Amino acid sequence: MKRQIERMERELKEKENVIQFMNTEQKIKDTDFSKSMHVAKEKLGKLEESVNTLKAKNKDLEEENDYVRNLIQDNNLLELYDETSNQFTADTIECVMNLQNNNISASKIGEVIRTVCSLCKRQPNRVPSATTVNRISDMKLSIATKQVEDLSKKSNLTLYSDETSKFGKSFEVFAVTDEDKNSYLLGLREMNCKSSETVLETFKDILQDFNDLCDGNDVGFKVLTAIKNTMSDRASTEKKFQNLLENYRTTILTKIIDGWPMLTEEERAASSRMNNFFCSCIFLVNFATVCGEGLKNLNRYI
DNA sequence: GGACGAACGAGGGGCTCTCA
DNA sequence: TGAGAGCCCCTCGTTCGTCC
Repeated sequence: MKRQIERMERELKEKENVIQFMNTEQKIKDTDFSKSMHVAKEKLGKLEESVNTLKAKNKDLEEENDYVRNLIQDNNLLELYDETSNQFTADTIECVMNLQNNNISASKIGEVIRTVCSLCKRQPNRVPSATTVNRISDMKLSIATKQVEDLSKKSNLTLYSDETSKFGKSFEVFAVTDEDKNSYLLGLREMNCKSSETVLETFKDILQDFNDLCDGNDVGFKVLTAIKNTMSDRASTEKKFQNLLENYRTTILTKIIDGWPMLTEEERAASSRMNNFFCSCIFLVNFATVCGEGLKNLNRYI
């Protein structure tokens, strides 16, 4: 009986130990769970904060989107006509002039502007009629006439000329500068060939156009007589053209200058003399090109 | 009065078609 | 292939009306 009681006490003791161990384990698990819960709550808080930030950002972007949409709708109207001054804007007039230079009919220019505007999703507030376009053309002619007349009153002009070939065609451009370094483009013309005689004929055509433009006041010839210097590249045709130009200019001088027969030989020579300058920039360009190739080859052996 | 639009006609240049 | 006719389009000029 006593042994049986001792055995039962041992078993009870063991069970108590087991229960104590399990309690300890449970406490540990409860502590870990509590920690996990705390971490999870912190993460949830951060995620909620992040969601709120994204919601705020989304709201800002939606407002910005609405603002840009309204801005685009407001800018849909293209102001070509100034309602305040009751006239077309300077940009519009320049646009009309450029379209006219491309042989767009006066009656079609308004429709062309409208069509191009629709391509850009814009709506012009007004487009010029054919009459207005023709009036702008008159303005352009008046400005050109005034500029040529002003040019004819200047002296000591320098003529710049150069020839270029594009798409199998030859073109010659003429420009002058005055003593104040102001530049004036006289013309860019296509030529049948690039001989010096053709260049001179082309220049004569431009001068005659000036004469016609200014109602026969010999403005073109006056511009010619005001040219005292020439500048061009060293092309042989340019050199010969300058000689031909000097001779032609002398014949014009006899018609333009009053009392030419009364002048002395020295005075005539002084009036006829022209200073010919040649640009050597092409030499420097060629020199740079050759040097560049030479340096490239040198690099291969270093 | 200034700026613009509509309408018209004259003249010129370019393109197409026909014919020899 | 070249010349000529016809057509179309554009430029230029003019007049008159409208709007601000």
